Amino acid sequence: MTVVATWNVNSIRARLAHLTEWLAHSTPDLVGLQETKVQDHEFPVAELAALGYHCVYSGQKSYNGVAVLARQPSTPIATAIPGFADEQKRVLAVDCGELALVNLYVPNGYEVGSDKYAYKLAWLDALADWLATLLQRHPNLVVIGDFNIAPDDRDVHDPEAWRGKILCSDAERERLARLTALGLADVFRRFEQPPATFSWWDYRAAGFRRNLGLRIDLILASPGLGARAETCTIDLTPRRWDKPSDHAPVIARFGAA
DNA sequence: ATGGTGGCGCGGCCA
Repeated sequence: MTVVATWNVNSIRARLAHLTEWLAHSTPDLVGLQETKVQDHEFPVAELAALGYHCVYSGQKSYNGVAVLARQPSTPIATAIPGFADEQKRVLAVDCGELALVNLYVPNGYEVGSDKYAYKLAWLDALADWLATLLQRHPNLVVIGDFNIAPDDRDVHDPEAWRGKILCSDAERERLARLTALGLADVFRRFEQPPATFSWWDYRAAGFRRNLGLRIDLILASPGLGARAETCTIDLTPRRWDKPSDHAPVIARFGAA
């Protein structure tokens, strides 16, 4: 059995105590982190090694930054989308032997029609092309991370208020559907789920207390791997802790091959 | 309420 998790920690420095507490209780085998916000020489390797995790990381100062924690050593495959020039550290792919994992921090996009939105769509276009080729080499592929896209209205606390807005626009959802068309299915939706289950809540306006959330953190799996999925849940526990990340971790459990 | 909060790093950007 393999437990895979994704968590946007919104600064690994600010959240290290939350992360170590959560790892100790959840004991996932593979974890993709986003928004680590540290340069590689500052990554807390020793603290995570003490919990039994090998770290692969690709970070920068202040913004973005991704990492993969694994109980077994893994081999880096990519730290960027091949052929897509990008200063921002948003991609980390590793080969774990039994599966390959792509950890993503998809651009937020700011506002529909903005320059950042155009960058997000171009980034997603390049991502789809890359994942199509990667799937040929790695049939057991899991693509996880902060997608900054709510797949459909069930993933939005107020679908009418959010319709056409950033994180919910048709063009963003269409880009996500391209990944689904490659065979990369949203593992969360393989299972019956409680309504109004979200993974991100704005810090402002008491969003979490009122459950004004979106489900934008996803675990996508290739067909062979998806068929082995046993559960997929969102762990609200660390979002309730003092000074939390604005995102909750998503966890998928895969049975033996 | 066109705001609100939080991280980084020390003014303003990003989410």
